[in-house]
Amino acid sequence: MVDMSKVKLRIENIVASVDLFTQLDLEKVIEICPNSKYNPEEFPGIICRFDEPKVALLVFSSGKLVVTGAKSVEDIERAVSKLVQMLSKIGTKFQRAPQIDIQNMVFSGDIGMEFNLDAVALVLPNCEYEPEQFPGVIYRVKEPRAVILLFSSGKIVCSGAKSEHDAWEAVRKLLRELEKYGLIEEEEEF
Amino acid sequence: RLRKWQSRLRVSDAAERNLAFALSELDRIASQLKLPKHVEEEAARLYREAVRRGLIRGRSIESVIAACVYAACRLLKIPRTLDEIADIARVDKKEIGRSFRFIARNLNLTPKKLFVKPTDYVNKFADELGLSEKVRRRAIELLEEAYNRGLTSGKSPAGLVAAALYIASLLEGEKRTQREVAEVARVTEVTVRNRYKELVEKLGLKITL
DNA sequence: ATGTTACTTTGAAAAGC
DNA sequence: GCTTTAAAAAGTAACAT
Repeated sequence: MVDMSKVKLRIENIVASVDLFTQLDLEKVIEICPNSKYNPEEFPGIICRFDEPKVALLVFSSGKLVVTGAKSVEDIERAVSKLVQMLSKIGTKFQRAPQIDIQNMVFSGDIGMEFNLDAVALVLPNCEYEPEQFPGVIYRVKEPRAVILLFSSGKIVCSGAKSEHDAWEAVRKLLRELEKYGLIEEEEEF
Repeated sequence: RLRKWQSRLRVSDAAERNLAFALSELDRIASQLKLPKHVEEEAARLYREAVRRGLIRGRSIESVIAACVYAACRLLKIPRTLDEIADIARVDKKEIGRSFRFIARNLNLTPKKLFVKPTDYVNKFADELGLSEKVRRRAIELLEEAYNRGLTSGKSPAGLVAAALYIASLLEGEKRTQREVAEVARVTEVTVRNRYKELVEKLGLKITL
């Protein structure tokens, strides 16, 4: 079994798509969003930021949203409720509850051990490592679908997962591969 | 049927025109970089394969050709920085880098196949700096020492080689400035300085100059 | 010569070009 | 494909002091 006891993962960002099932008049919506930006010429949605919960929302006329920057699913739910309340005051009618879909979760973490990335890239299948362009090894996990950036410090970034469980599963698979190719032993040569 | 025939001709015409354009672009880049013939041929082979596998979709012919040139250099161990290629290709470094990573992934160009020994970069940069064999040997020793101490992972190979050559040039009395070394390695002076500081500090080098 | 800020990489959705 | 959002990792770059 892979030793995951020293592995740490911390949520950094959650991206969700939301459907309010109601058409929106963006010209009216901008009025009620304090710090918002709307330039249909460059981007079709209103860019709105909330301080509590601290998230950024992209609001579209179709009534669909994209919520980013959240640290928890609850933050997203609170942000959506907050926007729904604001829209209600403007007279928007809601036929049904908003549908929220988590699209992407980004985690930062630590495997708890340093790596010689040249050695890792040499034997780890399906990985990319171009230190001239980016300092980390890029490892794509098929199932669950996720991508892990592994740095020489042992710190990692996992993105593309749709749940915390999937992120842990992806990291577990990376560790299994690292172990399989003998990259887990403290091959740190001093 | 006639229409189908004509469209096929048109398609092959377009394909031939694109290939001709790509190969002329390759020729231009290869001659300007003074690349050996076999590197140009390898780049052409990679490009044809990329086209055959439909890897060009959504990418400019120029960025893919530049990426193939860079990949061929890496595969055949002919040291050339991405910056040098970006200088003459008319697409930016970022775009070439993306195309390079994309074709590398899809043509199974693994990190192992693409790995170019720092030694090759040492000789390339040393040639341009007019440094002796003694300095090169010293730089290579420094790089091996740094590698064994885990000081190179994740760092720019060009920056590491530049710093090693800078230090070796000082130690062997053939001083080159950080600026000169940074210029041939295509990194900034700050990068050379940072790598230099770390090597001197962690390898316990005493440079009294 | 430092210090700050900014950009590289990964992921996904939104509507429209 | 591009446009916009957010956030981390570690390295390098750009521009200021």
